[in-house]
Amino acid sequence: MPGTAAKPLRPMGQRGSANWLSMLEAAEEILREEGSRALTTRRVAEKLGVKQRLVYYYFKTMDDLVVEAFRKVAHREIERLELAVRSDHRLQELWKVCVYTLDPRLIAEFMALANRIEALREEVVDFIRTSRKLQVEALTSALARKPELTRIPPKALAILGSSAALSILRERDLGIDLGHEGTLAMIEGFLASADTGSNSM
Amino acid sequence: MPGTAAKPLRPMGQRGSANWLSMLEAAEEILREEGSRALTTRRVAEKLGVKQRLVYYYFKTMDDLVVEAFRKVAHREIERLELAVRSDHRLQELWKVCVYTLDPRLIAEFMALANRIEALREEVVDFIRTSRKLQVEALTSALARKPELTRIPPKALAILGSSAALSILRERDLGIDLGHEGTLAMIEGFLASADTGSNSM
DNA sequence: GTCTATACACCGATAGAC
DNA sequence: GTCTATCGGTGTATAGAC
Repeated sequence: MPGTAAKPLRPMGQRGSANWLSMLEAAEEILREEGSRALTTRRVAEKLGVKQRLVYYYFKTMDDLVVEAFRKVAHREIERLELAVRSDHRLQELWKVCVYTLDPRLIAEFMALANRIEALREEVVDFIRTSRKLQVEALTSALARKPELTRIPPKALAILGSSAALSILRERDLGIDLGHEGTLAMIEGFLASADTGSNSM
Repeated sequence: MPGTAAKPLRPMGQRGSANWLSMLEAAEEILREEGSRALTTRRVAEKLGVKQRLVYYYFKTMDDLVVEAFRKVAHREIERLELAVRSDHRLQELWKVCVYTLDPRLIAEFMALANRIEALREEVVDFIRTSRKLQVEALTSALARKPELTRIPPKALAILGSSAALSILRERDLGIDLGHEGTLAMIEGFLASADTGSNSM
């Protein structure tokens, strides 16, 4: 039957099934807590109490698993950002997401892996584009209401803010505190005054 | 003879010897170009045209090699920063080092490894402290001459600047450009006016 | 859908000859 | 100082039974 879709030589587990999902979760946890060197099919299986072979039933390769794990993390993050944007005090809520919920270790692992896994690189690019867009939009509308706050353009503010958040998170994780408090106070003060006079008021 | 220093059970190659150094260089190159998964004693040896066993003659463990490789990179970087500080246009030269000579891939690899190798974490902390100190000093003296430029404290400026540089480098490497030009122009304009009126003038 | 079993490459690290 | 040789362990990925 030429019209019939060709069956894959090897049947695979369903995307989105319970096992598929818990493998993503296990991968994320291993990456976060033990690093990319420990992220192996054997370790994932062990964590779930199944045999290694099963991982290959749900994912064609190890890289596929990594990419899907990132997609899940990124999706969760974008949802958080969108929730923040819909709130009153959009800028302050966006900031909270960047500086209080992200995990710098997990980010570092994915960043390093993105250098070697092309499909992951593409996902990371998508994620940065989407989150940046949300931030720029929120900043643009806030500054439209209060243009006297700064002459720095929203795009630049978004880069400055998100990169500072990442660095502070990272340094905090390393055990350093070199002017974090003052910087956080300054940024949060700016965002508070930018949020004042928003839709809700 | 109780006064004699105990010989190590296994003699080791001299720190700083030619072979020792070229192993560090090979490690850096592998890390930069192939990632931490490819950084193995075998790969280092292959790159140098020697046998794997020799790597263990110069380094007790693989982690030691990684830490020493970072120390070398960090030392080179600090030298660049110190050179920049001694120049006219200190701030602009410091900025150039951060945004035009660093390799975001290499940084990403070391950052991820620092999560798992305690000795590396300590070296990274030292590096951040030292480089931040140089930046803060340069910013402080520039703003002492031109306090009207900004009310943002030097410590915060240093965090904003170095983290923005890292993010822009990273995104550029990923193939993104979302407002980089404008941000770079703004920062470089600020640094140029801060440098004007320095010792040299 | 989950398993046993396995192929084959590579890893870090060591023993000991020359 | 550099080598050959090797140990025990782990990696990805596959074959095929149930």
